[in-house]
Amino acid sequence: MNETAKKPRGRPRAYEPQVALRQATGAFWKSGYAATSLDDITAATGMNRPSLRAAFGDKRAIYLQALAGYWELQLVATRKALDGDHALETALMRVYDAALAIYFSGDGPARGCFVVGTAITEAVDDPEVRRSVMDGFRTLDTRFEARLRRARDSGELGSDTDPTALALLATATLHTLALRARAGTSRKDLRTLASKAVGVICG
Amino acid sequence: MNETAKKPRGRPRAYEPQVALRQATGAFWKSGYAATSLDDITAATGMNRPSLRAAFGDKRAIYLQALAGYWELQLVATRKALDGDHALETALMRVYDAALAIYFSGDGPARGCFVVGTAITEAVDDPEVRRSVMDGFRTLDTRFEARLRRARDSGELGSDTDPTALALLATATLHTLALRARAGTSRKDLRTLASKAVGVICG
DNA sequence: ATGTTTCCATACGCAACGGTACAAAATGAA
DNA sequence: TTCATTTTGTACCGTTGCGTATGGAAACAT
Repeated sequence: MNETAKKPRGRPRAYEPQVALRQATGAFWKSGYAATSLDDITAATGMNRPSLRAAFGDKRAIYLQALAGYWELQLVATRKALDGDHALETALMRVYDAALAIYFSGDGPARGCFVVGTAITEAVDDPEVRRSVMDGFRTLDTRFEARLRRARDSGELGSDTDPTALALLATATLHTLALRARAGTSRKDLRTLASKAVGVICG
Repeated sequence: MNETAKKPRGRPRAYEPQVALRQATGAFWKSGYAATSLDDITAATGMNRPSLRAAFGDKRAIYLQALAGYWELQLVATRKALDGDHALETALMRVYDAALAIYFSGDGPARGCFVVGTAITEAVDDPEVRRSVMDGFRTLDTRFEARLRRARDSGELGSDTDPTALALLATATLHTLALRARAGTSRKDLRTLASKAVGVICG
């Protein structure tokens, strides 16, 4: 493992940027973009305001980086869940279980999906946020569709099925999980919901 | 039509409360609860701040009334769409068309669903909002399930279908429409999405 | 040691926010 | 006309928010 050549000139920074960004993400995740103050973020990260600004920029810049990091997390989890040679039902449930693990992460009440809980609200006024959400959704659709098409080609699904249509329902299931988690539905209930949805999608 | 006995004592109010509440709803709808200031609401309604307070209470009270009014609108529209003796496919599409009419109402870019765009964010910190969202979601599930059960009993759906599972997908479709509308997907694309989903749900 | 560089930490300025006090205006009642 | 009642409209108060200026601290280089 390369120690990344530790030879900065001045005073060493007291906080790991990557860790701090994750903590800032947690602050936004709980109360949304607008209701989260920089004081909330300093409290969550332990960084003071000038350091925060130097490291990430202003509040919106911090949020955009948090959003990008969350998509990375979510999409990597989805990819991992879909990869491998699991049966279609298993693969889909792996996606939903991975999502639930994220939606119910952290202390306190479930925060659901970071995108659904924080970015969707801002999407109307902020074009960059809107684009990020749109791209992420599209990627999810594509991933699901690829997997479903593979299932159809391998005979796991009937040849009369429509991978595009089923992919939309697979994403829709993810969306409803995201919303309901934040609305207070229990993890157990959401898992049975996902399981029912998978049952229908897989025929 | 009863004119509701117009005999108030003092100076007449300059604005119709019901209209003002709808205008306030529009303000919250665009930018969310936290990012909407009372100045925004006074601008939207034409009312000044003290009148606003006298009529509806503080900012949170205004929002809660807006939320209740929106659920009323949404649930009435859903009921109307499902009522009558339309074929199942038609009935479901009527629901989604009604929803899209709401999601794409107003000027400017689509604001999606008011609940999804504004209440979901607040649901974690505000128990009353959370309860409102939960109740609304549950009502939607129940309505869909009742209609699907009716379809199964009447032979419109196969006797081996699960109305509960299909109802979850019907609600999930509504949820994905709500999210995607706010993320910028076109109304036309969303309608074909809904149509594909209906195709799968109805077998 | 001394200087240079980089980052931390306190404190400040200014604008925006939510809420309210107070006086003027508009009506019905007497 | 005069009084009582209700709403309007302006102006204000205390708080919070974001961003930044300024001085001190911790490292490396010479």
